[in-house]
Amino acid sequence: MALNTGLLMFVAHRAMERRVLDAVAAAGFAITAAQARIFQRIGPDGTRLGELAEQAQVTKQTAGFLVDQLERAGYVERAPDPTDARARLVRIAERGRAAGEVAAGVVAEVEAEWAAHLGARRTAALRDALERLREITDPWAEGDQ
Amino acid sequence: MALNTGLLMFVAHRAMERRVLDAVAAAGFAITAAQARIFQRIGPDGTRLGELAEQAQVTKQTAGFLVDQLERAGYVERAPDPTDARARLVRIAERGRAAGEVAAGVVAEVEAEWAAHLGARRTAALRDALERLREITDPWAEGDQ
DNA sequence: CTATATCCGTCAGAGAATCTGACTATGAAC
DNA sequence: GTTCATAGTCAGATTCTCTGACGGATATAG
Repeated sequence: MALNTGLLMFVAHRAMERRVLDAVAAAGFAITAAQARIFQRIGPDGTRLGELAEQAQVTKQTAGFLVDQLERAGYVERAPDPTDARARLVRIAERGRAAGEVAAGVVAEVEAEWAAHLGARRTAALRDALERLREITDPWAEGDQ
Repeated sequence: MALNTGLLMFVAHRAMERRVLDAVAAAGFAITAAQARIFQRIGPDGTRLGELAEQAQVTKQTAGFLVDQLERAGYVERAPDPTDARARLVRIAERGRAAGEVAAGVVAEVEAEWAAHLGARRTAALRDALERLREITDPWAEGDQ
């Protein structure tokens, strides 16, 4: 029973996630996988809670719960949305930025390892296919830039 | 901030998972995502709890907890491992087989949709890259056949 | 301008999933 | 036949996630 394509992606995704989380934790930033899944979707100018929920594929309540934790830990802050008084923007705070930089470094490192194993051509093909796949699998595939 | 490769995989994986779970539920098989992640790793001749845990990337305790539920729901059964009295094999039971067939059908359907969107060449390249990636991301990438 | 519908986020409560640590029993290595 | 490793379980706590109900803000229709 060869693994289906979705499962193959799960395996690689988990490997990346674990590497990043371990490194971030080692750098002194305690953060859980669930928190990270929300955190990494926050845009440079802040993102609404509902959008974070949608992208991370959890309910607004769950997203709110996780943002509460991230806020208490100093990784993010909430600010009113100037364009809509109902909404609030979740923004990355100073400590969050520091953690994000560590994470980005590890992501680059892991991607480099993957590229080394696959070779340039296959790596490019993988990214190309994944990005195109996103067009039909990510209801939110637009300008989150 | 273009999405990193791991995140792109997460998105597609989630899309597949949701499709399959919804269809399986519609067919009358109530099963959660966590249960499914364990279930789909069970080999044709049964698999040890520890191996399931390792592949699904959870602790033995968590795997045991989920297998308990699957067993109570009639999807799997536990049998002693003839080769080691300490171990027990988790095997797919009749009801599990039925659910698995429904799932396999949806997986095929989703993969076909993906192939239609990507085209044959890119689809093959995706699978090829993912399978090679598994060599370095799946500590268990061997003969689970 | 008001009524109605809709959207944003939160509160409350429950259930599911996950972990760490400690334990039993079996197997393997000298 | 001790000693160390392995397979699984028990107990307890924490984290994650959901459904349902709600209050406040916006949009739309008249």
